[in-house]
Amino acid sequence: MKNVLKTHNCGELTLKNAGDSVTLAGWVNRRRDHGGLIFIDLRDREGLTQIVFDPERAKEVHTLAGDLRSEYVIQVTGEVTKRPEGTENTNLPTGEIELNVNKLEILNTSKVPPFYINKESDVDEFLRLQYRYLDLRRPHMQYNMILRHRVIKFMRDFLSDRGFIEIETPILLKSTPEGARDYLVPSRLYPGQFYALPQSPQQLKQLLMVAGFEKYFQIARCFRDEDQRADRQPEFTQLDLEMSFVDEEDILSLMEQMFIEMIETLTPSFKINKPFPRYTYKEVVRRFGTDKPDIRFGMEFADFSDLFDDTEFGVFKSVLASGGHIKGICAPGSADYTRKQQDELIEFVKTYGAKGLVTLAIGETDDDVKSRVLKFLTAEQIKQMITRLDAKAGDLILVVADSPKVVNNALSGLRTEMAKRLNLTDPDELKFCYITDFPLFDRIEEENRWDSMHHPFTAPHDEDISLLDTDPGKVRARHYDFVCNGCELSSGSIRIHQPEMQKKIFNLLGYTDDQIKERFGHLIEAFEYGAPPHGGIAPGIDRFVMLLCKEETIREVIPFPKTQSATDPMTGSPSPVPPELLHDLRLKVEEEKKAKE
RNA sequence: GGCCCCGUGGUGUAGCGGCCUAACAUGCCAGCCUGUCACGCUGGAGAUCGGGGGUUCGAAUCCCCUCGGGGUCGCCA
Repeated sequence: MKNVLKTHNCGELTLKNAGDSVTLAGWVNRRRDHGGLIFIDLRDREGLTQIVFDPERAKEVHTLAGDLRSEYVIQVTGEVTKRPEGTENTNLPTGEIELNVNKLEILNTSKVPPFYINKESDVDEFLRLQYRYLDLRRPHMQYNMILRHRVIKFMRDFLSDRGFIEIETPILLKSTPEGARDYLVPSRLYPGQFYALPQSPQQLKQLLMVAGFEKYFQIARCFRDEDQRADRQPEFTQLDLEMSFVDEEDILSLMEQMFIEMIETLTPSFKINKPFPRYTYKEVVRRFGTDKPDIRFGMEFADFSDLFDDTEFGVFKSVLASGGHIKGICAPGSADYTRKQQDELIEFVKTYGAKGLVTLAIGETDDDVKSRVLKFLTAEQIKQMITRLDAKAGDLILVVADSPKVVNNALSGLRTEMAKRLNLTDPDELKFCYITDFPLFDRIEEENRWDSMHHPFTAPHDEDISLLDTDPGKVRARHYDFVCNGCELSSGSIRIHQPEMQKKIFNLLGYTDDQIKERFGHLIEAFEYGAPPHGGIAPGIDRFVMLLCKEETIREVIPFPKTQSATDPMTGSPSPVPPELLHDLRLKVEEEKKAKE
């Protein structure tokens, strides 16, 4: 960054530059005014350099430097000198030298910042977002943003080198009722009609395959009007990509190679598991109760349902009678959990809809087991549970009995919770896995219909096609997920490329021919013009960068994120608009009805 | 929509019915200081405790409502 106002960066001067006359520009990070000498740590994007104002060297400059305060923007010219013996600062890359200033220009002053920029500290997140431009000035956030840049650049280079073309797709699209709630944009030219912001460029990238681009990618902004989470924002960024003439293997191995190379290049301190293991959906749900398991630790599920066929324990009995399951995990070394701690765990599983939690504290012998429901359990049942979980003395067995869905949700939540409490995860480790063979359909029992588990463009496995007519619930999709440390990083699939199959799927999902034509006519028609077989994937960039930055939320890697209630404290969005604007759009805002009166 | 946590000088925290005329750290202001690097020393200013209502002789502290932030369940094809 050599330019007119600065000859060097604050992070780059070393002993080699001693004797040079240089000009630096940046922010006052800290000042140490000794009355005589004044030391300033000057900060720019690249680092810190200590600059010295010596009254004997330049009296007037020294006087002017007395006015400097935190975050003033200054330009200084002076001589790089080796620091006097014993005053080097080994904590700074530039700590062997300092700049003796001959000339000082105050480029701008600064109000006292509302929070510290020159030291790491927890600050109220609302305040940070309100002054995001100052928050982003902190080295920590600069690191995150720069790493994000490097990740995206790596992806672009990697894919470009392999024949991918970056193509932009529209932000103003057609709204479709499936999936997440759309963000809508009213049309001025067609009052009463709306565009929708893309939830993902799914259909467009498929059309680009029909168009013959063969390998496409895009750093794509996606929008979903749903409630926020630590890893969910109203708008987020995906590496959207699609390839023609490929099967699962092409895509999975390409992604595996890209992520491994990227991590080894950009953040080599991470330990990663390679090759990435692949699990079927069925296997992973059986072992971990979730399709996005954290495989950095064990604590796998064991099924106890068969042990309690003849049980007199009312809770288990009624669960089994209604088709439920009884499963458990083993929390190592947690047998000493107090009643209060166990009650916390019970409250925890209740948030997942479980009615309760059975705990068994394992003592030194098989007879030495403590449980509140001990009298309902036979010695054989206990022995089996211990064996199946390979529980050791001092362990705590946690059992949930409920519908299969609740058992899996509650127990996998509990598994993650216990791993956190027991510190079972290594922050320097990234453990990836692929999940394959998802079911194509989800049953919506209440509405007596099938729904796409992923989206309706996912191809079924060839050998399962006959099941479409007989047993749709058994059809496996050519769909795959990419999971890291329990975080779903991306989803992808081999798509349907034949119009008949696509229509068949839509019909199975309950669409009438008219609805298909109205909503997806363009896609079906495109498939009639020589659509190649194709498939793709779309890794979430925010979540991936979050993992690389070891952050807990994606807000830390998004420059200007929204709050949990989807507002921006800095600009004050969303906001009302002038009536004229609404009038142009022929929009009327209905007054919110007061709840009480 | 439900549940949980949080809201005290600029910032981060302590205080959790009277000892609070609200404490500590840091920041800020002023003075002193020529080798500091979280510089040091001395002095000073600065919050009525998110907002409203209530209980009480007395409320930062207890209760209710409300606003804001965060986490999470539902939701997110």
